[in-house]
Amino acid sequence: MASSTRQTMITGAAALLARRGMSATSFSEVLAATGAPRGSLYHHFPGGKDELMAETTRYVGNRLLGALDLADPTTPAGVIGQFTALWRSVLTGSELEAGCAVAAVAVDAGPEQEQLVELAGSVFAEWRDALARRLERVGMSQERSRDLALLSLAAMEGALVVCRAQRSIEDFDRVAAMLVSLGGSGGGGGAAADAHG
Amino acid sequence: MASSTRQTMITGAAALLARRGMSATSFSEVLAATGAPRGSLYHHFPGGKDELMAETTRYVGNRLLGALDLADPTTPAGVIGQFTALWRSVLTGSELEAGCAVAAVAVDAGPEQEQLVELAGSVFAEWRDALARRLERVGMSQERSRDLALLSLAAMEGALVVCRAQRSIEDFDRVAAMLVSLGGSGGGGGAAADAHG
DNA sequence: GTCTATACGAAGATAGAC
DNA sequence: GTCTATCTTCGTATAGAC
Repeated sequence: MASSTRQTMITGAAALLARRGMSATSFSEVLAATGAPRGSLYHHFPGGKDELMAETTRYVGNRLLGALDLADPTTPAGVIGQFTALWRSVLTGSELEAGCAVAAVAVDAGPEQEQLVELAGSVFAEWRDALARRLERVGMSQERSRDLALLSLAAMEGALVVCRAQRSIEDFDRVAAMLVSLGGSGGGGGAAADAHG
Repeated sequence: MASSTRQTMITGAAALLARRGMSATSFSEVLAATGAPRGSLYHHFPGGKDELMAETTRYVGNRLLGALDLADPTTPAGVIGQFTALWRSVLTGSELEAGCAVAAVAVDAGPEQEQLVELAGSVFAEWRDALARRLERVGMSQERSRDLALLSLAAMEGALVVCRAQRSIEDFDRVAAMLVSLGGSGGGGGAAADAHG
């Protein structure tokens, strides 16, 4: 479990990032939110804030991949259903105040901080490819898997932004239903989502 | 055209917002980018930065609605093609460094600044409804129009974030093609996009 | 690994002159 | 409407002790 203080800062930063964006995720806020010790900040993150943001982006990226591995859907619709359910829980678990931490990094990072932008981009690519791989595994063609995975990622990221702003889950559910239905037709089966973690 | 200085600040803020997010869109940056006079800042925006952000959000919202009115697509696929082409030009016109200014507000605004969040949400709703209205006008059913408009908005917002981070237009084009194709099947005709402004 | 103290800069905001 | 201070707050970052 490595340094628990370090990990506390990272998970705290992830929560703040998803709720308030990158600039509001200051060291002070992270410390206040987590109770982590101030004195060890630059001991754990010699690279300063950019390093904390980078580690947090990586952590969030892997956390989603891990969550996907907790279930094993057997149909394309199930794969998409699990994916959308994961994001739905981010909204509902935060009173619709949180979104995607990686998107926050992508939106808030300027042309300087090129490394952060690139990192966010590679996390998005990982997510897209992981989804596509799972769709293929349950019988969808490679071509369609790539397409549906990409569309699902983009639509979810957008739906998070839109629904968070609207403080309503309605549009999110409609988008999710459409994506699931796209997985149901022409891929493998017509089953509904079989995972909701 | 009202106060030109005021408008200069708003359009400048819009550009910065789309490129670097809300917190990086400081007064200093807006002034530096536009050459607008510093002394008149709180004359034009007595409410401070939040007021500038709010005005900018409204402006960007109306600017897209106005751009949609510049063409008159005659098929669902044409409507979606025009919409995606508008967003594509945001990416290509900025070397893939700009995204959606309204999304930047939505992501960066904290639970305080509730008015800004609400405003961003209402702009998204306006865009969604404007798209749906146009789809209906060219013959798509009300139900399908609502769905496709919402999916297109969400997917475009997400694609902007993802592709900006990846510094590649490839995924954007694939998402746009899928959306257009969803408009082509079962709506009106099968025509390709007929607007690219 | 953790602490305190502090330097430094940037940003929002206000006051008062022109 | 515009200018020039100026105030205050906050955030990053460093130094050096424990």
